[in-house]
Amino acid sequence: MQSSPPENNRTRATRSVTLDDVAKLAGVSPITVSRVLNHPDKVAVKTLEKVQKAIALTGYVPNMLAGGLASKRSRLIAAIVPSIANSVYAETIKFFSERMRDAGYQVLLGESGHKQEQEESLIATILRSRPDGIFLTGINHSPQAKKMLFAANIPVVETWDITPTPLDVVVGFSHQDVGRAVAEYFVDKGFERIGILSAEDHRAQLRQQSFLKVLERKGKTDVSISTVPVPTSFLAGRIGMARLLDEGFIDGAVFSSSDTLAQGALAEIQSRGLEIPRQIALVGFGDQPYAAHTVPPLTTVKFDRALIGQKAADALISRFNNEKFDQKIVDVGFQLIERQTT
Amino acid sequence: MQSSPPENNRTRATRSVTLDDVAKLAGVSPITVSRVLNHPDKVAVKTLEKVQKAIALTGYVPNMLAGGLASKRSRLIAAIVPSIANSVYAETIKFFSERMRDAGYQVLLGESGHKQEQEESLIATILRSRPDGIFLTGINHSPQAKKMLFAANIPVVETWDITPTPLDVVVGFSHQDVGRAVAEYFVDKGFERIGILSAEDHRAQLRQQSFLKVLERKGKTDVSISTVPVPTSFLAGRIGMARLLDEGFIDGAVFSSSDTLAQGALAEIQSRGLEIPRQIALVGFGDQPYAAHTVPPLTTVKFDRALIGQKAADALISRFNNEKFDQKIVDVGFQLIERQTT
DNA sequence: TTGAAAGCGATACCAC
DNA sequence: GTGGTATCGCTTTCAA
Repeated sequence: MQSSPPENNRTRATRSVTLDDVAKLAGVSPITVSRVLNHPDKVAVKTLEKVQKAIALTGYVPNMLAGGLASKRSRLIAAIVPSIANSVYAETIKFFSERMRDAGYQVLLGESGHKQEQEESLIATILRSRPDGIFLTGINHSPQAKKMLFAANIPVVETWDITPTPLDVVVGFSHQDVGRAVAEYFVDKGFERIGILSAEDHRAQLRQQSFLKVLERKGKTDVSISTVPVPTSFLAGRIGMARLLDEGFIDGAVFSSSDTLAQGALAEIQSRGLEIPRQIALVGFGDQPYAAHTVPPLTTVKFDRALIGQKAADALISRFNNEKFDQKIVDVGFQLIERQTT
Repeated sequence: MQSSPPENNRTRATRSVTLDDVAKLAGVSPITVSRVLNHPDKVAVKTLEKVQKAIALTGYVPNMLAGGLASKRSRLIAAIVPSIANSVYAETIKFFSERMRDAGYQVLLGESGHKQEQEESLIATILRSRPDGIFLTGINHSPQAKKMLFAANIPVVETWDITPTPLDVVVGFSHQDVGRAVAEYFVDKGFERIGILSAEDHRAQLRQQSFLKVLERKGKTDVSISTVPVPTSFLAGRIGMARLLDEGFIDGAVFSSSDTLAQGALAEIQSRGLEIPRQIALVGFGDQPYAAHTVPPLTTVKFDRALIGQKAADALISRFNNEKFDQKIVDVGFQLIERQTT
């Protein structure tokens, strides 16, 4: 940007060292240095060593902006989640970016705040960086967002839900099925009173709807519902559960929309001296066990959030490698796990 | 969901539209379009409108790679955290990136896994994207990492800790002070038995050391310590607390190294029918309240994680704007909050 | 196996 | 206020 002092003691070069500098020092052409970096197998071993020495000597750091501009491959991946502070999404991103990083890609993160319009403007912004692919949460996007994604002409992977008509690839599972499964489980177990502790989250609402529909069909219509705002927290779980309990819900089964909420609910129930699961049964949603050997067990809907991240990464990577990837719909499934009572 | 129909005539451009295309359509030079985008105030209103119409018409998306290469400002910010799945770091990043985004920057995220060597290689990789600034967690970095950061010649903000000798700017608070404060609080309260529930986290260890040092000075040497591995979880808190309880720690005060662990510990204590805080007192670390109105209160070390993210962003932004930013050390402090007993 | 030349898509600098 | 020209640092294509 500016080269003020005479410099040239080599240290503190104002202008950072470029591929040309390395080439000069190694006595080869720039393109050869580029090959050493990107296709080392296409370079003679002697040349390779010479160049690598020069790279080490100069402390050369490749400029991906220049590389990306020339090659039209930025090696950047965009990832958009509703909330980074939500551990469920955070962990998915963790596994996703680990795998992408191993494949040579860096992750550009964006937060949509569960809002479609915010997602849209985020997509507009993030596409300026010319990502090679994009990771989206959910399957609901604004028409304008879809248009931009289509125009960008890059692989898109939608996650956390499932649809027969993905934009490109989708990795997730059916939230309707989850709601149904839990409802049937409750009915099977013969619980009299049934409650819901749920976040104002789109997918949580999906589960809740199908949950209620099944119960209704079975003739159970008086379900106590306690809704808490996003982002969820341990405290929100306590408060939400307290609301149910205060309303006279002193025995029965509660379907919680997340592990975090269930953990808070657990604390609230215990603090009142109620027994789990004898008096209050709790079904969580996530893949965290909450109970150590010494405590009452809980039933939970388990899914593998690591798998979602990894499969999503795999889908993108295989496209970048031009491998035939014909599986456009990846259902990672879920399990209803009944923790055994000690 | 699907926009299969032919749509406009213009869609599906193989080559994406460039600044030149917009310029041609608007009948101006490319540089004028660039000005419309970056310095709209330096363009005549009539020209502005003409160009903006052309931009809308073409669906032009600026190429930041090209822009960054030419201007040497990538508008990318690198952020490295030990663990994205840890809600404490995730929330800091949330606030950090929100503010950076508002200022026109996008965040490139990396995870060091609490390992210095991993941080080093991450820095090496991420610097290839030529970020305009970098957000680091902690103040301990390998010599090689420091060298690279110095060579990159960009603003660096270290966070979550404090030091008189930051690489550039540091935003955080003293973990030694936290350990001391809690130890003194315990002594003041006259607790007989004292325990620690701590993660294998660098900063948690810092707090623990000074905590122990103070207690030792006061003559308290038999402190029960339960250490759990990272990443921490609700379950880890339960298990770690169970270990303490099983060892006969049935009354006294426990200093937990995080809110998450404390939440798990709380559940474990309650599940055994022990009373909080009468029998077991618990001090957490974080800024989450765990207790609703209906439950026993806890004492906690509170700090503002939002503030850390925001101040870090402010530090970087003010440097980009060449504002004089002489405060190299930003201590956001902490508070020991005693939740009142109902 | 290696290299020369021609961009990639934008911005900086300096005229007009 | 607006435009020409020269890069920015790298990769692509095609020769040698």
